Order: sequence, then C-alpha cells, then structure tokens
Amino acid sequence: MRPLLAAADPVLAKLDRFGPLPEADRALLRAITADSRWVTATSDLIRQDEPADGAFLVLDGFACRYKLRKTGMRQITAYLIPGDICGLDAAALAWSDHAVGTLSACRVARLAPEAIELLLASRSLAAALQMSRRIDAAVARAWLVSVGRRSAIERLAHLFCELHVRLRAVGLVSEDGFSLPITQIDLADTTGLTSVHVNRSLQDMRREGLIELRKRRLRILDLPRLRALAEFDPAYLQLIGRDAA
Amino acid sequence: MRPLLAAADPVLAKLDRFGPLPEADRALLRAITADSRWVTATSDLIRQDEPADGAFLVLDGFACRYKLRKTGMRQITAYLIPGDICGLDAAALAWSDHAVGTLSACRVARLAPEAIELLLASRSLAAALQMSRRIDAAVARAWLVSVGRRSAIERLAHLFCELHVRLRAVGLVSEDGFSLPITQIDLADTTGLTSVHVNRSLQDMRREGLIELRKRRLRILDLPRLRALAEFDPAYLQLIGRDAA
DNA sequence: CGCCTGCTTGATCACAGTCAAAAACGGTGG
DNA sequence: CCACCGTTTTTGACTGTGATCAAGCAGGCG
Repeated sequence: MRPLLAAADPVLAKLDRFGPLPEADRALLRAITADSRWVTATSDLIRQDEPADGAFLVLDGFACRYKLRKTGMRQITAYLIPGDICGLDAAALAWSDHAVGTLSACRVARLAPEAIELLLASRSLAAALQMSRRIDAAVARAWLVSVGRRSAIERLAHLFCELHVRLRAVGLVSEDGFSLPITQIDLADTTGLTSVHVNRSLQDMRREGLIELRKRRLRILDLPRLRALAEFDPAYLQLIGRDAA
Repeated sequence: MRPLLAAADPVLAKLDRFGPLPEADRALLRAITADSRWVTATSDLIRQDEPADGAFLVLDGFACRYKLRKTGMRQITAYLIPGDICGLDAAALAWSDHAVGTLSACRVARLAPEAIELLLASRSLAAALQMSRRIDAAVARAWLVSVGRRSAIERLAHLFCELHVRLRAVGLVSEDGFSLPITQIDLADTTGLTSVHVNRSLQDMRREGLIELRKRRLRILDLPRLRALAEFDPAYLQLIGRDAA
C-alpha cells in the first residue's frame, strides 16, 4: 500500500492494483485528471433516464448512484469514492437507468467522449476498468445480501467495513479513522432503513464500543468485532492479497 | 421477436438483440451449445469461494446467483434464465464471491477455458457479452430498490414484470403466461421476505386479479396494473426498442 | 443572531417475522 | 391404482423490528 501517493492520485492508486500500469497509461490518467473541478454536495453528475455528458472520475469526496421512486423514496445503489469512475455505460448507451449525484462536495474530472475512447483504447486500462466493474458487481451483491437478509446494525456494520477497506486502498484511512461526509439520511437510503432507525442503530453501535462517529468522521474502535458482526470478508473487494487482511 | 427460433436457441435469441451477430459467431455459439447436459434442481454450477470449472450457458430452466450467510440465510442476487451465461468472472479470477445454483432442472452447456477464449476473441461477441453485463448490473440495481424501498407486494410485482420481459425476449412467454419453476421459498430468498409472507402476498395478488400462479406457471392477468403497482419501466432491460413495450 | 439542516428522542403503529401445524401436492414404488 | 413420504403451500396465533409521526435540540453558516 502506498497511502501518500494514493491520496495524491486516487485513480492511479486504485487502477494500479489490478496489475501495474505502463507509464503511457499513467501519463494519460494524469493528463485527464489534471483538469478537475469542485462541485457542491447534492448535485447530479448524471441524471436518470437521460444521456450522460461524458464520464466522471471522482477525485475527492463521496458520490453515489441512486434511483428515485415516484413517491420520492430514494435507494442508493453504490458509493463512489475517490478513484472511482462513473458514466461509462451511460455515455456508451446515451441513457442511464439511474442517477449519479454527490453526497458531499466533490472534486471530479469530466471525461469527454474522446477521452473515454483514449482510455478504452489501452488494453491494460480497459482490463483494469473491467476488473473495477467486476468489483462493483460484487459490491452490489453484498449490498443486496445486507438489505435483504441482515438486521439494521449488521447492515451498517457491513457498510462501514466495506468503506474501510476501499478507502484504505486509496490512502484515505488514517490512525483516527476516515472521513465519512454523509448524513444519516444518506445512510438510511443506502441500507433501506429510515433515518430515525439509523440514528438509533448508530447509538447502539457506539454504546457497544464498536465505532465512534462524529463530525463526519468515522472511527472503527473494534474492527474484529465489527467484522464478525457483519460477517465481513474483504476478499470480494479484490483490493488486498486474497488472504491478507 | 422470433419466439420459435428463440426457444430453439435462447443464447442466440438473446445476444442477437445487441446488434446482429456475424455468421461466424452464430456458428461458434451453436457449436458450443451443441454439447449440453441436464442437471437436477438444487445443484451448484459454481461454488462460493472456489474457482469455477469454466463457464456455463443456461439453455433451459431457471438458475440463480446466491450468497449464504453463516446462519444459513440465503439471498438470491440474480436469476439466470435460458440464454444467460455465468462463470466468466469466476473463471477469470479463479474465484467467486457467490455461488450459482439451479432452481429447477436445467439444461446447461459448460464452456471450457478454451471455449471462453474463443468467445471473447470475437469482437462482436465480446461486445454482446459486455452489453449483457450492463443489463445484469441494471437488474441488480432494480433489485436493490425493490428490497430496500418496496413493500412485499410491490417487490413480487416488479420481479414478475422483469421476468415477463426477459422471458419474452427469448421466446418463453405464451398466451397463457410462462413457466416459473421455482418455490415460494426461492421467491422469499429473492425478495428478502419469508416464505410465509410471500405466500400471503401472492394470495393478495390473486385476490386482486393481478396474477394467476399455479402448477409452476405464472399468468399475468392485468399487466398494466401490475406494472403500475411495481412502477415498472422495462427500459433498463434494453431488450426492446427503447420505446416499445 | 437567526435560520436551516441534520441529529436526537418519545410514543405509537404496522408490516413482516416467527413458530407451529395442517393440508395439498407430486413423485415413487409396491 | 393406490398408499406412502417428502416437499411445498396454506393457515393461525403471536411477536418484534423497524416505520411513522411529531417535537425538540444542536450546530454550522450567512
């Protein structure tokens, strides 16, 4: 793990894990991510049922994929953290079944269609992106298990374990935990609960000495117990040696 | 739609929709699916946490992806119907985060690693498979919305609408509905409910005149109302002209 | 300082789960 | 053809997790 480099360039930090990238790819990525901008929280990068205006790389902050019901109910289907990409499908199909929006302020780099072409033209980058898709699919399955078959506390525990591993892979976890710049409403829309119940479950977790969560910062106090509670096995994230922690 | 051809070769019927395949690809697929075998219900094609023994094409019957909790609880994360493929990732990674098992008796064709190579070597087939992956991801998102934010009846309604479109695309829907060779326990593990509650919800749906379900056969009696109930829009399945029904 | 958003708490409700048992179904073999 | 057996479906009574409704509180920000 190379946390410092990682924090500087999360995209490289992430993709590089799936087999070291040739210098040409690294240069391409650097060029693309050079031109980034900040967007405020709660803004849409990709809108549901519309074509996407290119793809987006998340360089800083939290974004998410989500779907809205006609009733206004929201279900978040994925988190996008620094290093993650979105909109490749939406750009290819000129349509998206879901929206992508920011949960916090985010630094993003937009990839114009030509930039996407360049990216996919590289065999090694295309392979890395495919690996990334595989992980996304595995994460989606894990979420489905959580929402379908886990209790409230277990869902939150599993989510925190997942984020812990993913954020660590891009160098965003330090001794005192990691930044989690999202509201309890967001957590509720992620886990299929209400914000009231999320609040009560978080209090249970604090009381149990599992976590500390305040000022948008999450600290895992007892990782082994949290993982046991969530039945969390990081293997599916493919971000570590299959066996290592 | 070409139901008769489709029923004869669901794999071709499915992949051909994503842009007509050249004859070379069609021949390759025919060659591969020629060697098929029947497996009984409740048998695993791919086991969790293990490498896959090649990939599998489902030619007949229902299979599913699923994950088991240590407690024995099961969450089904996807249905595999005739024309669907599985195990590509498991073969590539020599590991799978989930299991794939049959729900009914199934006719399947095994693809040895060399056959997979051949498949992916074709640009057009690789593109069709990628399209198929995109749809799988969209379906997974729709399921997450169901389990996270829909009531019991709505979840079942949405599932039936999805299956109706997917099965019709491979010519498996007739005037009197379609074969649904799965138990209420399977439906429960799909929707994140208990089988008791699924049973009661199905009775509600029958009483409402929405469906008829007996002898492993589902008939949708009022499609417009079923779709309205589920807020179902088939666009995400990409199996139809973006606009057509 | 005041407002808005997000967090917290309390009281009550309901959807879905649990436990248990009976009925119906579908094979299988005699 | 029927008796038997396991599986699946159905029903009933009761429970509980998490939803709903409502109000108060804290804190960040203009």
